[in-house]
Amino acid sequence: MSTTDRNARVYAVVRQIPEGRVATYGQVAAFVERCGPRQVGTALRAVPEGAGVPWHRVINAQGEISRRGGDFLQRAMLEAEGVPFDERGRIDLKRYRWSPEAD
DNA sequence: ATGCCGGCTCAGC
DNA sequence: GGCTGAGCCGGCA
Repeated sequence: MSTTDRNARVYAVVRQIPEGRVATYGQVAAFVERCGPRQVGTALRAVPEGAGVPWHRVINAQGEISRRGGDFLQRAMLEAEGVPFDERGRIDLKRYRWSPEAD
């Protein structure tokens, strides 16, 4: 499988995340064969803008934003969608984590 | 081919 | 609940 294919799959999964919901790297990775959490990260790093991929809805298993810099943007976008952060800058995964089943 | 570095995660303390 | 260490799968020099 080429990297482009894998990326495409990752994007396809991420696109399923509805507004106001989030998913973890591991969760997304579980949907893509031969793909670990970090691969999701590297894939998202290369998301083409305007591709309609809500990359900002992907966060780490602790409900925090992993991105190195520019986490401001990600946080702002999530808050704009109605995903609140606590004092520690974390999201309540219990409530906002997206599950494919429930959708 | 090798080795090091990730937008991580999970098991143990 | 937080910190640590090891595992993980690919990307890139």
